[in-house]
Amino acid sequence: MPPKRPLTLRDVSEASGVSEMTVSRVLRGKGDVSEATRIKVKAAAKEMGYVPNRIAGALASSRVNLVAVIIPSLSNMVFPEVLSGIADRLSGTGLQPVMGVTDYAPDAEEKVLFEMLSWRPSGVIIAGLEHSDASRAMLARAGIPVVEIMDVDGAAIDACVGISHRRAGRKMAEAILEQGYRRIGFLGTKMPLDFRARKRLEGFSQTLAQAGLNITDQEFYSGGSSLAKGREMTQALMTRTPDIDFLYYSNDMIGAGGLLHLLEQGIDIPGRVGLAGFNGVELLDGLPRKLATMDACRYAVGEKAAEIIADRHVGKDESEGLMVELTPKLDFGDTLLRN
Amino acid sequence: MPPKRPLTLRDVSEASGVSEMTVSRVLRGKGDVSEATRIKVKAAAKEMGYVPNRIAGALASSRVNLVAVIIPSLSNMVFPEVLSGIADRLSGTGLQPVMGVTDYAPDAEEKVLFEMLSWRPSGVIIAGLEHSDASRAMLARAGIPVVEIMDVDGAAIDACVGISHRRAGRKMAEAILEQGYRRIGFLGTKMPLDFRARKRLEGFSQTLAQAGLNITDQEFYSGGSSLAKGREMTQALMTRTPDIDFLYYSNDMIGAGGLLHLLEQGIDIPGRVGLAGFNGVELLDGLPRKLATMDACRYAVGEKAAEIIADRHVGKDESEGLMVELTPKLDFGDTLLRN
DNA sequence: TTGAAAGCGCTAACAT
DNA sequence: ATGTTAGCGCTTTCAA
Repeated sequence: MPPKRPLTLRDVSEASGVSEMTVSRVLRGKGDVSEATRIKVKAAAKEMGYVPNRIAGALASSRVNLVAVIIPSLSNMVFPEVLSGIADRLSGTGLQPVMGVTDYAPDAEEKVLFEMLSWRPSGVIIAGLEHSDASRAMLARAGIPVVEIMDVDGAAIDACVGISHRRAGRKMAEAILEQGYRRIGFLGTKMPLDFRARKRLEGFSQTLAQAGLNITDQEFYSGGSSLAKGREMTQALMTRTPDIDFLYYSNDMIGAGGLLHLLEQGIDIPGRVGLAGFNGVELLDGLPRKLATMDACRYAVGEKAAEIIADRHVGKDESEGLMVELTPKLDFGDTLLRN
Repeated sequence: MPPKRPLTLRDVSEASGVSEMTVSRVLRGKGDVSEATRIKVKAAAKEMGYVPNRIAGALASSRVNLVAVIIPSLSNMVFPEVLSGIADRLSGTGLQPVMGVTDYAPDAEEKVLFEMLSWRPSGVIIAGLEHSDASRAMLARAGIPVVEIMDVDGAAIDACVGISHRRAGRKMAEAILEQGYRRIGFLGTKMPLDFRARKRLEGFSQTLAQAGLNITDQEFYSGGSSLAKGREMTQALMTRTPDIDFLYYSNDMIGAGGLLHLLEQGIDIPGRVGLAGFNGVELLDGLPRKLATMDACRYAVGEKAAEIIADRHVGKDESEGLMVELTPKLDFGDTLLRN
């Protein structure tokens, strides 16, 4: 038994009696090769179980079919959907997504980014517009397409696809005010680095302010968002400020928890208290009431971002500096419209 | 302005007046380098924004710090947690997880695996024990540690970490029978390729059979699991077979949907109908009743698998062929114990 | 249609 | 402590 060493092109070449170069051409499907040799080589490669060494290939050709995707979290329901959009759009282009997770920590982002760039990917898709100076510098210098996703409120390095969270917050506030709610509470997770949640809250508060209102009470929690958290927060807030008439949650999961809690208390929804969340998490359809929400166009964002990278990869560079703002749809569900 | 080309070691060497080799040593922190040169080189590299080319490094050293992680799905709540376990355990080892998703399709698995192996990773963590012959061959030939995770019921290629789903199914059946339930329904997603769900069902049925019982009725659905699906399936099954006294769901999400549906119908749980799911999804704590469930030790599985890879990477190879069976904990919640 | 030579950017191994 | 040389496994380029 030969030493356990990965097979090389040379091994295939020897086994098939065809030069390395021609073997390479066959396996990449490039260049003219006679049908006879093609078949011979393919058979040999398959038979031996040859797996090409992309490291060598990439070094020689300075072409890497990897797209770096950098997101803050997986536990959050939102990013897996973005990833699906990316993966679907990339499939068939020869590009492959490679994922890095930052946990909303800028220094982790910097490290992950450095790691990924060191593999010389063909493009970067990265969540958010807020990055450390070092990260921005790395991205700007990398000489590859960079698409910042999920947010358009700010300055992008290159291209950018997402929704305006400020606008989303405003839109929700308008809908709430229009329904006559006036004593409005906000419940969010305590994530100083979740800039998108913050921007939503900003837009929201701003619109209230224009109507001469403030957020009546608010509640913040740390850790991942779950139903139980939503319950606790809601209970705390309602106990402290019983005359609240609307609760705006920074995501659907805690909103759902709040909904369950209030229903248990026998509180009339949306008569006595209206509710809204954010994200359009389909998983949660099927609650006793459908929670009002606004979807962040997650799948579409992923698709569009991947498209920009794919286009540039084949030389269409009209997307340089492109900004794509998608429009989130407000879903009134059963918890917002009083009529 | 110089042409936009990534910087090389040579650029740093020239800028700092230190030989390429020494620059390389400094940046990798290997070998003896005087404090003075070290500082000089680091400053130059940082100043220029040098990002090393791992492709070249990996080719030269035949060392790649990547660990391929291959999972069937992200939308499923279970895998993100496995990934966390892997990422946490790997952090600090210099190894980096790279993820591939197969959507439960064996041919997609084969393709993803081939892609990943072509980057010559230091190890592979792959979900499940069932793979195509080609996939098994690739893994066996790769000459790197392979850890199959999430399941121990079957033959592993190398190491293996997970729970026995058959045993999990049996254990749940025993608990249900012990509570006196006799007319038992099963609700699952129609995933012929979700072998783990199938094994749970097998174990479950087997234990019922030993007690002289069969599954009274069952219902399958396709697509991702959501609350709404759980509701529909439950309604369908209860309408068809009203005298069911227990419902066993193949995952917590559809179980939660069923729970909500039954509560709305005013059905006494667990007096009239008992319920149980699978997975121990924490996210769902906070439902009106806590669903009985059995956790799949997701985080621990990820951690242990990563540990095996990390150990072997530094030469500890006592784990070759190791099988680690974790024991899932049965959580009775509020929907199983009649007392 | 096929082959030979050179080299991608880095690191191992050996000088010094 | 630092430098020199060779070469990792492929692809590019050019020649046949």
